[in-house]
Amino acid sequence: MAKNFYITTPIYYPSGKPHMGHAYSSIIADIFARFKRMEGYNVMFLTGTDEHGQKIQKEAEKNNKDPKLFCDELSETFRSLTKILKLTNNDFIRTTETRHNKSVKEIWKRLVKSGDIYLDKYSGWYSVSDEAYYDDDEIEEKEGKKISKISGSLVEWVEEESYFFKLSAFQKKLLDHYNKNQEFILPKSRRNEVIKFVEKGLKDLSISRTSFSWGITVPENKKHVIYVWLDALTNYLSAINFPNIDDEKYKLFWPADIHIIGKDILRFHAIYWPAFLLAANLPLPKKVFGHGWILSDDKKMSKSLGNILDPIEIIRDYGIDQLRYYLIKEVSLGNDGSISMENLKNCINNDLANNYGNLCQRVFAFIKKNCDNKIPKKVDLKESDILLIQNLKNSIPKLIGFINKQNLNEYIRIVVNFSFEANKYFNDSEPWAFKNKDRNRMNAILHTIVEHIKNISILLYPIIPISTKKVLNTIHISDKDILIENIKKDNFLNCKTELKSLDILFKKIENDN
RNA sequence: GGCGAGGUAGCUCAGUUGGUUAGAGCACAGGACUCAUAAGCCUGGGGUCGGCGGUUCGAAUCCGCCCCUCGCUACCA
Repeated sequence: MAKNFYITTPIYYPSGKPHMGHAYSSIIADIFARFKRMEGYNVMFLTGTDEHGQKIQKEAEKNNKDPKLFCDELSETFRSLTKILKLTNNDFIRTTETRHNKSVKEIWKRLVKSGDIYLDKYSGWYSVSDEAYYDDDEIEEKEGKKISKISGSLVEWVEEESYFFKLSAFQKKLLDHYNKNQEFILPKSRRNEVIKFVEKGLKDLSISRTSFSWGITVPENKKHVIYVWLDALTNYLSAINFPNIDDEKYKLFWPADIHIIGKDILRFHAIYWPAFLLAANLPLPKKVFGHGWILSDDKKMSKSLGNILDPIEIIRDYGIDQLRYYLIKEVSLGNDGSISMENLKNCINNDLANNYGNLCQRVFAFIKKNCDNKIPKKVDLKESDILLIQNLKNSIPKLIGFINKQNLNEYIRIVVNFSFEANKYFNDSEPWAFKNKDRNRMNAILHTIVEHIKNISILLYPIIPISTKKVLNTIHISDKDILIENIKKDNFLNCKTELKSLDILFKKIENDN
């Protein structure tokens, strides 16, 4: 069986600066990517920016800039976000790159060849100020003028020549696919939404625009640019060297194992994307996971409420591992979750500082004082010592299962529980009581607890990579040895070399109200 | 309006095919200890499981009605 794994984030539309939603999608994907590598998979983890479309073109014009140069700047802020979030993406794709342009044009040609594209007219009530089309029943007449019921703005009847994709022809094929692949759309509630939506029937999709030019042009008609979503979604293929399907990367990684997305773009990934691929006669990705939104104190973040939480500020104030941990521990993946300073503080202090951080500190300090700063050799383990280690080892298949089902909450709950247990074990075993009367017993306890810390740290590594690396480096485990495999190995600890010093891992957050 | 999900301790949630005193974490209160970031450990209080009615020896769990909350309801991305 090939041990390859392809995971993606959405490519982000850089019309504004990066926000918590971008950070959240990226962090989730990074955790899976890191875990899979730790499991021994050859992982391709992709992120990037989606740069075409009317909005960007207008923004660029407003700023008096060439759209490409404008995008270069915007894209860079997203590229720097990957560094701030400590993402381990293997590539960063931009839809303005040549490799992507080639790939989109090939997809277009395939859709033309399969007969799923036709030229027609798109017409409807259009509001210039809203940049949106409205249906007949969304329009009312007031003082002889047609306006939108929703926004109240003026609408005019417009007709625009457009290429259409025969989405309506894919209803049955899509439903069949959802049915045969129960896990194609997750979580289940999202899957139901999509199925209900598709069951109601699908309209053909307008997939070209003539009202602006910032995009990839339709190969056979220079007046048209390709609809941004057909353009954007194709990035997942461009990055692995499509259209060269004999390319090594393409062969290893397509179909993608999972697209991580926010619930707001579910339809594009769960309906349009598979339909495009079916039409292009390409295999479909295995899974689309739509996560929820991060709210601020239970409210949607907005400028008017003044409750916007900037991930970059939070990271600056509290740290990247702290944010990563919080988002995974406190937010139920798939549901909306809220971030509050109170919960963030509790989470950092309890789980990270007092629990895992202090555990490492108390153990390493004890070893420094009483064991010449070296991990004692494994000798004369008692039942309770063996049990502690064995319980964790036994849980590994279950933990891998949780990751494969995107159940990060259950995963982290179990791993953190090992850390609670470790503190209890250390308390109950009282190594300090054996300092003068039974060195052997003391050494057995210390060896066991360090072994346990090693294992917990490996399991926590995908979530809090920076801190766990520090801990593992303290006990001379190098980055390349951070593997699930090394939890199973006995006698993996280096008992000959003095431990490196470890600074406080997580500073506690003081009350400042 | 239509379709869907859900209402369990102050907060976030677990509760398998109905079966003994309804669970966890956080928050709160008390206790013994000291290796450690005044950390960790132990103990405890607190719930008419949205409301009413029904099926049953027995319902948070099944059925009916009602109340409330949230999501989706097609071309900005």
